[in-house]
Amino acid sequence: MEITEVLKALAHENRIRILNLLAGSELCVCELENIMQVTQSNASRHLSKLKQVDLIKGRKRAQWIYYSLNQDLLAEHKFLKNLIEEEIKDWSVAKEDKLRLEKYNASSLSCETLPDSNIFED
Amino acid sequence: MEITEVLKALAHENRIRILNLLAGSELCVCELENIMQVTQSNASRHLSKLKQVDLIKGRKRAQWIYYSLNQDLLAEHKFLKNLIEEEIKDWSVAKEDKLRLEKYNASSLSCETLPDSNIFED
DNA sequence: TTCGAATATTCGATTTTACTCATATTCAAA
DNA sequence: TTTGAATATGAGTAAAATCGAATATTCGAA
Repeated sequence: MEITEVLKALAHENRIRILNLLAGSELCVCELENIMQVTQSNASRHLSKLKQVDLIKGRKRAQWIYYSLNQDLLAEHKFLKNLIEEEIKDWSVAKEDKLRLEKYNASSLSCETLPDSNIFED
Repeated sequence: MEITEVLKALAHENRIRILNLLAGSELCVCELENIMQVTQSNASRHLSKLKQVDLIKGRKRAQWIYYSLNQDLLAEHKFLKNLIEEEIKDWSVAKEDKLRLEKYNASSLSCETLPDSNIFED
């Protein structure tokens, strides 16, 4: 792990938002896209940056790719674990994302049934 | 503290090098400039970014400004403390800087007597 | 096999960040 | 109160990061 490369990967709001969301459970691109309310290309791009430095990993399942935190890296580098599990969650943007994630989880939707349109009113 | 602003401030090699050097002791700009072997303007600019987000503070003393880590911020945010005190030090660039800092400390030079030229042979 | 859905990637445009050089500021000492 | 040293900052340019739209790829299901 090249420390400055990892720190650069952390230096973007959307990537921090992704790490925050993945801290709870694995999610596929279309779910992140909907919850974060960004374009598909935007979500995919930022995921790719996080994957480049091994912060996350992807598991292919049918046509979906489920992303999750790379717990091995977090275990090796406590500052990452602490940042993701303790620091980010107090951030207002992260809280809003978590709220939308909860709404999504409470709904009957899954990544198989997500519509193209925004599933949130706001 | 806006988390993404701090993370952006951390996303540059020279700024991480500065934090590493300041982890041991306070240093003035001309000392950092010499040890890191960068231009005066470069050192000053990166210091300014770190100061903007409160990672460091400056203490004016005659015509020198001594910079040091803002320990209050590190105490509030453990990931910062851990990053600076535990993670960075294993990084090769940081080790080389620390070696030059030791050489400088072992020398009879101080920021009052530093020459303009590079004080290191390499 | 073809079709459609999910994801990744290319492209060109735009924005942000970093760098150097030169100049401004600040302060102590002469 | 002028001079010189330390530091900060402005202007212009170069480099890097980001973006959306369009296209490519991949894979399951029809």
